[in-house]
Amino acid sequence: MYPLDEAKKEIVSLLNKILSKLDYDCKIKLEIPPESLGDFAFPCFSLAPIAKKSPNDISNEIAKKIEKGKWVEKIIANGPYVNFFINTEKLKNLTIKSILSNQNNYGNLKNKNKKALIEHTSANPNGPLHIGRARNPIIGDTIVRIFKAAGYDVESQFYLDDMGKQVAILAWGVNNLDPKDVPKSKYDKPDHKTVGYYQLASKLMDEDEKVSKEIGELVKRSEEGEKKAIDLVHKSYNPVLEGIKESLIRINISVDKYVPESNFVKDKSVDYVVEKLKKSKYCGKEKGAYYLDMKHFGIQGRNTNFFFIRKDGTTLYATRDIAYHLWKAKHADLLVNILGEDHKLESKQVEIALNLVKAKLIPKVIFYSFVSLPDGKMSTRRARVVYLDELIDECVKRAYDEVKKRRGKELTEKKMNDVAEVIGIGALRYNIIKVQPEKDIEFRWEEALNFEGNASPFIQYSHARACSILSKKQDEIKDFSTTFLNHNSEIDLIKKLARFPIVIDEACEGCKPHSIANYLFDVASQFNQFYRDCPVLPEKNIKTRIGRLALVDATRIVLQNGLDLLGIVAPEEM
RNA sequence: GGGCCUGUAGCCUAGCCUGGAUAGGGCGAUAGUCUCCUAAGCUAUAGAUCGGGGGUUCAAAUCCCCCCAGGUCCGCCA
Repeated sequence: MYPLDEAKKEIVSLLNKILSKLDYDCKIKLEIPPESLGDFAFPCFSLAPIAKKSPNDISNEIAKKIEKGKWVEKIIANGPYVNFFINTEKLKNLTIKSILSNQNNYGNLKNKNKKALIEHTSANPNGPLHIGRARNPIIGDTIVRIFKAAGYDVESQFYLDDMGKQVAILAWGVNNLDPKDVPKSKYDKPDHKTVGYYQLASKLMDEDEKVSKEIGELVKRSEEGEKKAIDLVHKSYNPVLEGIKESLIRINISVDKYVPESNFVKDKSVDYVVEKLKKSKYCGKEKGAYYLDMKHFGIQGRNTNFFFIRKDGTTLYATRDIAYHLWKAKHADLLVNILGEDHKLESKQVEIALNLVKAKLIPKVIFYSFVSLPDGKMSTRRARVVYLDELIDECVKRAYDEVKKRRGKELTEKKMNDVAEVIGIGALRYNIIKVQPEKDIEFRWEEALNFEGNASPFIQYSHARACSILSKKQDEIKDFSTTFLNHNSEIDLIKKLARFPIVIDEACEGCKPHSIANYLFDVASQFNQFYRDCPVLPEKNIKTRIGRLALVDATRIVLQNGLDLLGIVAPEEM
């Protein structure tokens, strides 16, 4: 257990003891008071009706009668609050020791012995990722990292839609179009080189009934599980998928498993789903097609019928998705999906169906809103998009300009390029993850490329600063003492570092990746204040100097571990 | 027509689930700050009817209802 957890646990137990002695029965919820009023606070409002006294009297009573403990040093009633001050010496000492001894593992919670299966990205492999879709892998990968740190055994999966219309359009295009008619792409990557076929084929499909019919037939053949058709589609989208993977790797994302939708047709598990659903009392039939009437489950709208089988007997995307979820449930203790908000209804329908077929697990879903361009929605089909690759390149280019401006005389060209890559990618991931997923974002270049203030380079810079100090030190950090760290900037910084494990726990519990970003910004900010107030290397008193070096090292570790949770590299210099 | 999500200073955003102590930050603006460990930093000032209106409560940005604006969905598409 981490030091701050111990302290918190002690306070709760002391409060429990006194509350039961006074015969006040209530749940204990501790708050964090505004600065300098204490480390934890217990509000007494809810006790007022029980005790039949004013909250102020109650807090006074508790403060007077409560015992102190190993951690709790001072207890003061402040209006309706009981404020607890924990032993700062103990917290300073144990926190720094914990960080320095745990190193890369500091912050990680104890193993939960549970497997979490996290599905993210799952984009149609019909073209390169664009920045709207890019929110998905970045949120997903960050969630993967947070769950790992929180003690889960994690597997990430990309559900590969290899049966739908989108990939069929692509396959038709690749196999029927003359390459001369397809516009050249800006990027020499397989996904960019292939997307033109999709765009042109989409256009022809709208204009030419014959094309539309041929594509329709291809869809039907693969949905019936015809191997030749599935292989043809597979061969067409595979280069696109390779291109997508390449982009993902560049932003430090790799997915453990790619699961093709066709698996569930091939192994007949989707037939099992169909049989089960047909037996449901909510099942209806219309012109040979089957549906579930969702109005019994609180679904409202013009049409509440959820079709799971067409009149020609083939299954639909959502039907196969149910089979996929049943399969996932067999292999995990917890399911998490990252989906765009346009999938909300489908996801709800799948959830209801999963309950009807008595699935063991129902996924927890994180929905994110869309990234739009100032002049409207993105669309691969209409080629009105900003591709992820373009954004990456812009970010790296911009980062390079900044590095050159600041360090051009000191660093080699190679070094500057490496640093620029790390900073550019970091800025991109941070910018997307710092906002809670449900807010819609309008993409503007100026904002995406802003490297100041609450942005990744600020945090990376703080880390580099810490590394720079450590690289110049003459002393060993062994046998440090934290008793010399008494400046407010030092104490506040240590208290912030002590919170890291709690921040991870809360980010995992609430599926709130953005809270990690906000926390890191706080740590970096606090470190910069320490840097201003407390010179490390020039400090003459050797014990103070070594204590500060230990604090710098501890900060470096927290920043590095935290950035790693966001999939951002912590550079040693920049 | 209905469902779900969002609305916090000129711009972006945290806090909302689990109501509590002066609503935190950042950008931009203005004014300072490098003979001193990287100034991508630090300090100060200005800037908020928490979309609007009701309600519940000792207490509402937070919970409930209505309204307004934006997003998204309501396919035998995915």
